[in-house]
Amino acid sequence: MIDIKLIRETPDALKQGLLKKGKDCSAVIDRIIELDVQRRTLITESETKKAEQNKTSKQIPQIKKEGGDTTQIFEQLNSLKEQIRIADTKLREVENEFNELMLELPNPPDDDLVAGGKESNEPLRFFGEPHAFDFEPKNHMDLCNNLGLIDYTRGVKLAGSGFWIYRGLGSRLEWALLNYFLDAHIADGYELMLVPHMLEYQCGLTAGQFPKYDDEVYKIANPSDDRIHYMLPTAEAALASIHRDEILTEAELPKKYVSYTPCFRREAGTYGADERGMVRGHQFNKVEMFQYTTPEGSADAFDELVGKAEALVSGLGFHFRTVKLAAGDVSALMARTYDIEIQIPSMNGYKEVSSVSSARCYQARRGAMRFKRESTGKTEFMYTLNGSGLATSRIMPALVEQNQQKDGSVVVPEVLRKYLGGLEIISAE
RNA sequence: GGAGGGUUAGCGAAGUGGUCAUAACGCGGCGGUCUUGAAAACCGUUUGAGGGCAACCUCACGAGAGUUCGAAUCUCUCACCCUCCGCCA
Repeated sequence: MIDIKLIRETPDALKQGLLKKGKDCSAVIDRIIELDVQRRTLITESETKKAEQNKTSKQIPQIKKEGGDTTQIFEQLNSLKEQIRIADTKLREVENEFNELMLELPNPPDDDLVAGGKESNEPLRFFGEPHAFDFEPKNHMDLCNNLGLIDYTRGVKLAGSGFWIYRGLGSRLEWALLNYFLDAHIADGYELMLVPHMLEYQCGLTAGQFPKYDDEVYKIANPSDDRIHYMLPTAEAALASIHRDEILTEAELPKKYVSYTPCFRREAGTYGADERGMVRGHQFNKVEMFQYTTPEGSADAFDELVGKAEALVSGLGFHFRTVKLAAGDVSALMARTYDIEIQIPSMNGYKEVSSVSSARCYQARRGAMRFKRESTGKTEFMYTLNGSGLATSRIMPALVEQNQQKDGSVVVPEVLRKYLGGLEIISAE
């Protein structure tokens, strides 16, 4: 949610910013400004009448005590009551539309982002060298099948297309990755949070999936219960609500959280043969980093999160690049995003393994997450940032493909061996 | 699933239709007096949201709806917490 003051005072700059994301919100912004004027007029009208009502009402006990006549005063109050009812009804209508539009207005991009979509993304830096093979490499599906790491066929039997089963050593390799990630974050002072995997609507509203971008999530409705839960599409949805409706002290910031959860996504539509296997499934494992900061602390936090994600990928020995997303490729909820991308030899180009974003105060406003600034004693909105650190579903394919040898075996990255009893090579029995 | 009890400021708690919600009272926090310093004592202070240039006004007693000129207080629905019973990994 964007500060209404910003919309009121600099609507044109805001429109330009959103245009960089490829979103023309002029009509919505103009309507919001119109509703804001109506809203404030109605509030003043209603509150003036309420003040009069309160004041008049207070005279009643006194008049009764003195045995006076209250007929006239009741008439006056009845008329006031009706006027207030009419004003409040109108106000509610205006506010409903106002709030709806406010919630769907995207987060404007940071000033330094270039306009345009994916094609305008700017690689900032590269690490290591692309992997070269002196034999014909296999793709990760074949490798994982042959080595007995993943059972795609039975995964589909259990839950349909887009699901798989990690089995045996595959499960242990997956668990090793997650442990490697979590150990690094814990060493960096992040608090490990194991959160519910089903969330209530308000979490999605705060994080930003709802009301507009809800076609990606699985919803769970029960016949005996009006409430709908949804399967979290990322731990961010949970972490972004931890301090909802809270006012923290300035000294408590930054709050640094890390969480492991499966992530559930509908991924409606098809993505072609390029993204087979576990690259785009309905359920995948992800370790998510999340920070609550002061406004002035958010830039450093962003760099920290990017650095942490980079360290994890390079720790595994992968060549990768860090890409600054153009405004149009940043999600509607975020102000800036850097992606870390690796190569999966069987696929074209680079694939995202981590996405680090700053929401500025967009999520904090949606969820009323504030802190009290010591110097002024005033409450301000916190800034929120998140980043994957990391998702395994892109790392695992890259790992087996890049580390495969001519005989179909796979070398285990050094950093994972301690989680696998020292195992160095995974080979078919 | 059943039966009771509860939800009021940072915490505990009073208030059962108006003249105490700018929330009694107690604890805690902060500031001060006193003191070499501290403790004790005493004095003061201590929620958030919204509207207004301002004076100031409005709202919030778990949430929502209703009754009423007026609701913390009466009615209804829901959420959450506690106790007991049942079921259960």
